[in-house]
Amino acid sequence: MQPSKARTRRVTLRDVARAAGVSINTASRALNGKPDVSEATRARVQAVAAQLDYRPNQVARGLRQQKTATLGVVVADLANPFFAEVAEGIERTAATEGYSIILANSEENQHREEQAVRTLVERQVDGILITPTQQSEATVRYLMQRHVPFVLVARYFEGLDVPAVVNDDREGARLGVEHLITQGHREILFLNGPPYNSSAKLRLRGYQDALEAAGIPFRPSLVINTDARSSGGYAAIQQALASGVRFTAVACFSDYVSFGAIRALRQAKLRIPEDVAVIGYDDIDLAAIVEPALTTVHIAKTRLGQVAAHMLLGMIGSSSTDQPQVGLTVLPPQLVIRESS
Amino acid sequence: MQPSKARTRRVTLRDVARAAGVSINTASRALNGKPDVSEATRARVQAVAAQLDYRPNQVARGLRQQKTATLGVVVADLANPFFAEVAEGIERTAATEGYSIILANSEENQHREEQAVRTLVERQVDGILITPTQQSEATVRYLMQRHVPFVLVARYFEGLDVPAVVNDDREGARLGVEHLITQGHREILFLNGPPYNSSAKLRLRGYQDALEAAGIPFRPSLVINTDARSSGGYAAIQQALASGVRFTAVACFSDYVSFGAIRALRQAKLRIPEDVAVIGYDDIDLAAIVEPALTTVHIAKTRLGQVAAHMLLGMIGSSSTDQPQVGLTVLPPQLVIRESS
DNA sequence: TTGTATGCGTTATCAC
DNA sequence: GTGATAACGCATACAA
Repeated sequence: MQPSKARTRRVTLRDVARAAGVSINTASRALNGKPDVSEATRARVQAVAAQLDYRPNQVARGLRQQKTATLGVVVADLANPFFAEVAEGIERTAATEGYSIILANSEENQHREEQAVRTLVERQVDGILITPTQQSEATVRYLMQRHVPFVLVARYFEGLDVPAVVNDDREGARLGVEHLITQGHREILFLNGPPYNSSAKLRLRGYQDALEAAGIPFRPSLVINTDARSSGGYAAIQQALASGVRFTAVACFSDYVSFGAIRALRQAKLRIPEDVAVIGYDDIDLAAIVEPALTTVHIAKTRLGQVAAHMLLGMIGSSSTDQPQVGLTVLPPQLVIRESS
Repeated sequence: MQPSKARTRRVTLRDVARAAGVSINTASRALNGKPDVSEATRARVQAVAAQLDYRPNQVARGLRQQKTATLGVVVADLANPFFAEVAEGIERTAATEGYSIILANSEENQHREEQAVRTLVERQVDGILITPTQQSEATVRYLMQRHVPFVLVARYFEGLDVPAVVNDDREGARLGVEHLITQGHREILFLNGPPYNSSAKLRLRGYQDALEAAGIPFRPSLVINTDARSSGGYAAIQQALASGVRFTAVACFSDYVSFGAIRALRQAKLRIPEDVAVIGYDDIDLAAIVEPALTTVHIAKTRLGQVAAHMLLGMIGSSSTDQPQVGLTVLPPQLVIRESS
């Protein structure tokens, strides 16, 4: 008996083949369910493989097949439940379809995003899903130039004809503001996100749409750009209060911004919704739990990820030449009225 | 001029070598900063590589080097901000150290967890980080038997001597309950997590520790196991109220459970903290934002992930034989008193 | 200093 | 139905 190695070598296809008394080729065909292998040998090989607890080396397979069954995912902010849920949706459909995901977090930083994408390309992912920071179009152009299949999630570039799955931001914002107007509000503060963000741009339009439909003139002084964080909402309300602008309602870029806004409003002894109505956007699960429960625009976050992943897998599957005709998929938002408005 | 292919082949090291007029070997050495290559050729090769926009194929490299620079991560619930933040910490240090992460979500399902781990092993990850569901020890045993470096995060198995990075759950719970007692509470409801969860077990002990230190007898009727979700907290409070048990404070397994509990208490017209004090656990960022701001036990979530990742990288780096002597790292929790108590 | 040859583990192309 | 053999892209032991 040989002295056992401290670290036993992994069992390879060669080991299985040898133990089963067949060629390595036959072993491969047997295990992969390929035709032209007798049931007898197939069964024998499978038995041996199971007994040896053989696991195919996906790295070798990936190299050989020029296909890794891996999707690259770069999200803008993993700590934000919105993106975490999107990622969850992506992961779920990927797993269901036999794909793994390599996840990167850009932290809303353009440089990190570009770096992440380069890494993913080096790792030969079959496709990439990305919620772009949108501080530049560099990432998208790089991917197109490299002919790497990709789809944008939650955000997209208006000028570029690239595959994307988004929420109907304009309609969602319009819905929310319309609701506020229906409640009798005419002076509606809008705490928006960063101006380069496509959702922010579109939600601003939705805000304007709703005003226009009600014959309320648009006043730029009522919109404040924030960094889309709760601290941004908090600061924006303080700023608004200090500046003396009058408002009876505030529509926010996200639930997070809402939470910050609500906190600032309360510190100013304003009651919600009696003194000021507040609506958010996203409908993260905490929105329904906090007090007052937040009126907000629901986005099917998990679904967003699932649909995007399916779209990407479709692009990968159809081995035809570059097909940019996949286009934009828009998911409908949904207003959910709770207690804050 | 040739008709251009719809999809141009990727540029390989061979292409670079050819264009630079050197052997593929020299090209490799030049680009990888290996010694024994003249500065002249190195510069030339690098220039050619840059001009061709050469990207090394990490799959091929991984196969050759028996090392993928990839970490497998399986979290229990990606949609839960706690795990999302842990994952964020892992991703950040991995990226910093030149590693990518393959992320899987077990959704607290033992079967999915085992499946995920098998996939990760097949993909030749260099190590695995996992927040185990703990419904069985199968995963850990599998990893040990396979000699795959791994470390447990946030949860661990008391009987097993495996590397893990956790929060000091017992001390954290003790701290929180002690605080409640200091405020004069003696009838403290404890909404705990599932009984197989190591954090739940330890926090129960912490709860008991605090009671004992104050000379308050432990009453099993005051502890209710929940599924650790907000709906679980909500239901638990309703149950407690219906059963008629008296309590003036409630300590919760997590902030999520707290939120559900608070909602149920408010529906019963109980004021917080005047009628009932509430404390949570985790200190997710929303805890500071909601009204009333939640008193809770802070866990350095991102740090948890970072420390665990570093530990794993250390295990991978030290190419010594299996070293199970790495052991347990315990991070100190911190009580943060806000408005709900 | 540089080139040649081999192999990582697998699948695919061909004979047999 | 089965088995050699090549190739995927790269890194390395060794020869030159």
